[in-house]
Amino acid sequence: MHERVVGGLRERKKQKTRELIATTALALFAERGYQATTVAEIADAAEVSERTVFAYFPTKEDILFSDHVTLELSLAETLAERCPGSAALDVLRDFLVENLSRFDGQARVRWQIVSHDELLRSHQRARQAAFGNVIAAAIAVDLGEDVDDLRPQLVTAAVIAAFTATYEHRFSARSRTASREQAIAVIDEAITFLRGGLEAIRAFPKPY
Amino acid sequence: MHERVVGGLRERKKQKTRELIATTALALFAERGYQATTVAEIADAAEVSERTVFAYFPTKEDILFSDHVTLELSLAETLAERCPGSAALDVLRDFLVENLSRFDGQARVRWQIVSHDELLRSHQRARQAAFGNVIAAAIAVDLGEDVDDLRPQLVTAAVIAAFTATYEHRFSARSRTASREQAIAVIDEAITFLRGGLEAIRAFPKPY
DNA sequence: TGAAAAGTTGCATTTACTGCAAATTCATCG
DNA sequence: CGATGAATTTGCAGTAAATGCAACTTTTCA
Repeated sequence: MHERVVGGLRERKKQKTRELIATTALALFAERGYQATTVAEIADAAEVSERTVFAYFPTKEDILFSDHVTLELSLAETLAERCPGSAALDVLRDFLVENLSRFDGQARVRWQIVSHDELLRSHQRARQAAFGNVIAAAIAVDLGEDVDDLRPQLVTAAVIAAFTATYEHRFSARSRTASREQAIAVIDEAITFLRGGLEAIRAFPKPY
Repeated sequence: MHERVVGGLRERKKQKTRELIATTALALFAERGYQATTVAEIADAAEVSERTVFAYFPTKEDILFSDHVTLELSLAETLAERCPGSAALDVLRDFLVENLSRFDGQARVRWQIVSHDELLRSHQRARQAAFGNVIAAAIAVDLGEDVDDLRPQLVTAAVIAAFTATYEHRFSARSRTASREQAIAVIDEAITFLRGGLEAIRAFPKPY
């Protein structure tokens, strides 16, 4: 059968190649900038063909944001698996705190790369928004509303903002000494903001 | 000097060409989809050279989002001109209400086009984020914080969400009968949410 | 009217990305 | 082991967006 559990040479090699391409690309991006690095150069440096790069990553941008996607899936799973009783906001808070470590290592390099390129900055926002849709769905269920309704959208947007601020706070030149506790404080403040906001509109008439 | 106030033949012609390209493109996008329409086809239909299209719009996407930029500038101006006493949130609320009419006409077509294309959807988000930065700056001043700090980011994100929800609400299949009053209600609910959230974190310690 | 400035166009080139078919590598079974 | 089949890698050709440049046309204004 084609589906050896794990550890077939093929699987391992594939994983290796994938990481090779990703880290090679990251290094080049960091060195000479995202725009200034062509896919051909990445392929050269990683010693694979250009075509192979596109076999692993649909677009150049996906090379950069590859594990962003991983995080997204991870959250989607967590939210899907939550027991119906627990509020999405709580699950979310815990998820963010538990995944703080993912903000380190390569993420820091990526942050540098992205922050140096205006276009990338905006595309990162778009990615975060995609990420946010995962949250919106869960929140919508909690509130018994449609995903596109105001409240889920508001909460989602705020969560993304919290994410962004956490990143920014952790990686900006301003706070080199950012600690785990401080990051948690940012997250908790965001969650508090959300609760406060939701409380304020709880009794709002809904004429639409 | 080269700077006739307005109405030189040159100016008028330029404006006309710009609009011609934009509306031609919009029609084609609506007809056969954004991706399926090439810049060459737009140029053909508008009876200009492909090169000219790029002389007016830096990218294909900018053809679609051109007046989004206008709105952005308009808000930036409004916020810049506000008397120092008035809170950014109030100015913002009024701006949104006053510009509701801009959500009609071509905007509706654009909304259709964008909503049919996943990539465009995400890029629109990115645009809205750019729009949001304008707001963040003003909010930051009000709060006496840095643009990248949590609170300005939260408020900004929420404002964008309100924007999006308003659009969605006005254009979605679900609410064909969307009225001006209902749109205002959405805006007001969002603003209330913001005030509530800000109130909740007012006394928050700021250990970062 | 005639030169300068602004606008338009064609042409060549780069780069991301796709389809396809050949070649290579790996897994498995006789 | 070695053949068979499947997955991977690659080369090649091609599309479409975007950019630079130089030639050409139109508008402006002294």
